[in-house]
Amino acid sequence: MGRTPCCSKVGLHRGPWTAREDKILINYIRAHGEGHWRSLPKKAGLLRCGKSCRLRWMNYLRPDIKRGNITSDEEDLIIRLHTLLGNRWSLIAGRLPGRTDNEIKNYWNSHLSKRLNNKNTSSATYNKEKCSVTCEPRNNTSISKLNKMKGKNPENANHEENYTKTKIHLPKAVRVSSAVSVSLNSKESGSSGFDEAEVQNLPWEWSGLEISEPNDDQNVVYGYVSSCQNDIETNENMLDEIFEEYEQLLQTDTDAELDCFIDSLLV
DNA sequence: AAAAGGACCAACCGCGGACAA
DNA sequence: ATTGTCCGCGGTTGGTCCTTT
Repeated sequence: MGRTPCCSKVGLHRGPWTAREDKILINYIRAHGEGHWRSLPKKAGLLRCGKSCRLRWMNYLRPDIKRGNITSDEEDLIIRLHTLLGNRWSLIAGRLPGRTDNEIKNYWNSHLSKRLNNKNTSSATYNKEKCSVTCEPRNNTSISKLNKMKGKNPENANHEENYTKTKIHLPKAVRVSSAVSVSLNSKESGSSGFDEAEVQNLPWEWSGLEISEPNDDQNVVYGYVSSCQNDIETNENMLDEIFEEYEQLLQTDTDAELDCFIDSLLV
């Protein structure tokens, strides 16, 4: 049985989202909430596929998304969860507050997978002091159970336990063309520039702001996101808790506890 | 300074699960 | 039980930016 396309491709916009489209989507979801993606574009007046709207919201416009570089703690957690879960990006993202599955997947593909592959030909090893427990899954039963439950094969489970330390880069410019660019749009606000008060209310802490040249309906704001102000301490505590929980599980001898942990991820 | 190649990441695509009719 | 639809996921693509030569 073939599947019909999620929507007609005729007459729909594709490619990068403009600030205007972002604004429409944000306003609509604020008013009506998430969901009903198929009908959303028509109701909101967007010439976009429903899936595209969902993706844009989930990966970029959601207010709880954490911006900025992946921290070393988050990286450790990604590696450990990937060891446990394989390419179950949404599950991994569920354990990383404010991070999206797409972001984690991209980070893995562009940073971690290469590093882990290079490890085999490199003498550099993972910092054992930080990673005090083995990264290799003790127990294939749990992984098999997980993959069985998710209807997937376990071939993606990564058993690497060593990796080379990456060089540290300064925060790089992050393109923010969503709510930020909307609120900073001088054309629409009627002011000569952006409203700094609005910037201060954003969930991100800026170390620099730069607005690109106005371009019809796409003003793009570049800035350096040094940290996420909202719930930053809460998130760190959550990461610590997850670390502790995971390490305890790996140190126990009972498969049942690890199974429970996996079960909790599937909820 | 310019070209080439690499890295990054937002967005697209197709598939499968869940659910309703 | 079958069919159609919606939603979410993971793999992949392609444009942009960065680095190297």
